[in-house]
Amino acid sequence: MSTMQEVAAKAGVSKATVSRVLSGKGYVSQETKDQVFKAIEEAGYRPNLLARNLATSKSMCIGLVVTNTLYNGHYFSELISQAAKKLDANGRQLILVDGKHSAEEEQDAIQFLHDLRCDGIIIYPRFLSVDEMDLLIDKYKKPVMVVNRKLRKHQSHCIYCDHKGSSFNATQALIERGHRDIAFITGSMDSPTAIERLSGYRDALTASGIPVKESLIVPGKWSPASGAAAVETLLASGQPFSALLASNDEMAIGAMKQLNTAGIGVPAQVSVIGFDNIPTAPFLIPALSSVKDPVSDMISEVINQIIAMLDGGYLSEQNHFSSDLILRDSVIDGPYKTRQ
Amino acid sequence: MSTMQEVAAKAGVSKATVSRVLSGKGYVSQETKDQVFKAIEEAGYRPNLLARNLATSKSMCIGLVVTNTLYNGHYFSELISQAAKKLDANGRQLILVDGKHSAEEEQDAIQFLHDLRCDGIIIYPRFLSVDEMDLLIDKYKKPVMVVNRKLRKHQSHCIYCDHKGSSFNATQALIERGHRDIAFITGSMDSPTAIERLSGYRDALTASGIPVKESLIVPGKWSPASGAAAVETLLASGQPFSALLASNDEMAIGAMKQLNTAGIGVPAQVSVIGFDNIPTAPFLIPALSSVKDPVSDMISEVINQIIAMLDGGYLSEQNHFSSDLILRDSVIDGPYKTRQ
DNA sequence: TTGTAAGCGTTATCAC
DNA sequence: GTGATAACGCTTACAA
Repeated sequence: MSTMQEVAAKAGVSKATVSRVLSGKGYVSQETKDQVFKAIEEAGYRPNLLARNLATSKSMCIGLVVTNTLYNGHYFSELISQAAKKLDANGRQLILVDGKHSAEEEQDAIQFLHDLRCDGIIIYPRFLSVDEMDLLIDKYKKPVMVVNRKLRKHQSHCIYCDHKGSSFNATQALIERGHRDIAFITGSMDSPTAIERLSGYRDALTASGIPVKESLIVPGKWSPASGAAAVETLLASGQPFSALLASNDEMAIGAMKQLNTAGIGVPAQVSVIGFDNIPTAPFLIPALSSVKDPVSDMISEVINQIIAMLDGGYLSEQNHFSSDLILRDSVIDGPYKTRQ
Repeated sequence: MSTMQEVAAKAGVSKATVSRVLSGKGYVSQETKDQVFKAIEEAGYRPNLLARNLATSKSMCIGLVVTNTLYNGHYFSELISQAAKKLDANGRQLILVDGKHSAEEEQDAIQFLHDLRCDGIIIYPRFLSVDEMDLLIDKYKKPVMVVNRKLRKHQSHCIYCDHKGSSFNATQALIERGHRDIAFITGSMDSPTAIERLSGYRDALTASGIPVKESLIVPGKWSPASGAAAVETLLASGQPFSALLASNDEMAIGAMKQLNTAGIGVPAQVSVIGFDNIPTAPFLIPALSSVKDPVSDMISEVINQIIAMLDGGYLSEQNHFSSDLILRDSVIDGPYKTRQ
């Protein structure tokens, strides 16, 4: 690999001049500029970014920590590709680091990005608690932003979605359509998102004066198979229900399959709503209603914030987003005769 | 940020000694080791990886270039997360760079990784031709591996899947079950994968002495919506068919929806097979058969190869994988009465 | 307008 | 065992 020194020699100038030509900073005569460009061309020169970053203590890279266990493929790919696209539009690169399977490993990933002198760090946490993250933000000088959690202390360092409110709305939509016996499939309960969605469901029922029946709440683990299993549990319990809210679309799909297997028509006998609005959902028969998680908007805003912190631009006040409830024909109007 | 120099001062030793302690190379007395570790602890010292990488001209990072337009969320996430996991297991980090929307931008992405002095580069190409990539491999000294293409010159620098053979097998499976009128939905025809899948279909028909009817081949663009549109085209043409091979699962799902909308039962009247085996597929009603793309195995093997080139380990001879045909109850046995 | 030289924070080769 | 010191390739005052 040819170095700046070699280019300088070829062009008959000093390193400093070559550096000036490349950075566009400082005065260089057109004549020498031409010579330098010619020399660069001839030498096939490429700047060594490690050296540049070391000298400037900047990297033009933003790190993203996310666990590879994020189940939903569509959600994950939207997160990553949106981040890459948006950063790229700002002349920066994305460095993706696996948060693996524990809070400690998530910490390590962040540490690594810091050691690499990334200009900023984005965390899509799976295991770290909000308090741990508040501490981390104190610890690091560089901008750190957290997606999908509401921090206690550093409110401007996080962007989150009101999962509880979204779930509340979805449940309420079912109630308004005449449903009273609404079953609920949870996500993995070690996930705050899962907890919030469940809690929105409970609150909506309570708000409408409908008692919460614990036997209508069954645990799932985000996967289609766990959604199917949940329906089996539900049917075995004998509790009647006319609607079903699943904590994500994948489980909703599994649940629908199981309902059909049991000879129960969707939506004729049970209305179903999921979360995340995966793109295959509208093509299922019958179409699945869904609550669309604003992951794209959130990651986009997080990057806006980081760039603002870095380049000193405008810092937005908005740090939370809400989800759109997309009702398709899997939800039909009441009055409802609850299926036995 | 504290530096190695500061740690050295605190411990009353020289930089060199601290470096030795950290790298574990060279002799250091237990006593000084302890002092150094204590100083590191006190200072909260963390090595600057930029400086280290510059000095060693190694980075322990592997770059991956992939376009954000890769439609299928599940496929994309499997690719990325498998790469991150596998590299991590080898003590290396993944750097993801967006290949964006053209061959030129894919080249830029590769150049960037090279400028960052990544130890190796993985390309999941979307726009670059095999010849361009053969040139790139000559150009760069560091290991470069290509996934999902068969290179002409550097055969050991690529890992690919026999899409044509997989498609041939899927088509043959339908023929063996008594189908003769098999429709085909293509992918975007600017993708080699799409071309190979179509060509496997054609060959299988020909091999069985069944004439290829061009009106049974309709274009799709990988998305569920395009699959649905393709079925409309197919039905409008009036050509009868008893089976349908879609170039991916997403289109197959869209196609099934459209068939059902038209009152055509799957599999009662039409057997359907897709590609990629997305996880929600087995939960669709009726279950979708699929050809599973070995993306995990391919990326895994690519990383093995890169590590072998780097650390001088064993280089495997296997550079192609085949796909498993997963037949579910969306394909039923003949003899078939072709639907009119 | 250009050159000199001192960093940036490591590693690695020598001596001692 | 340990300490100087020269790289690594670039940026950036400060001179000229």
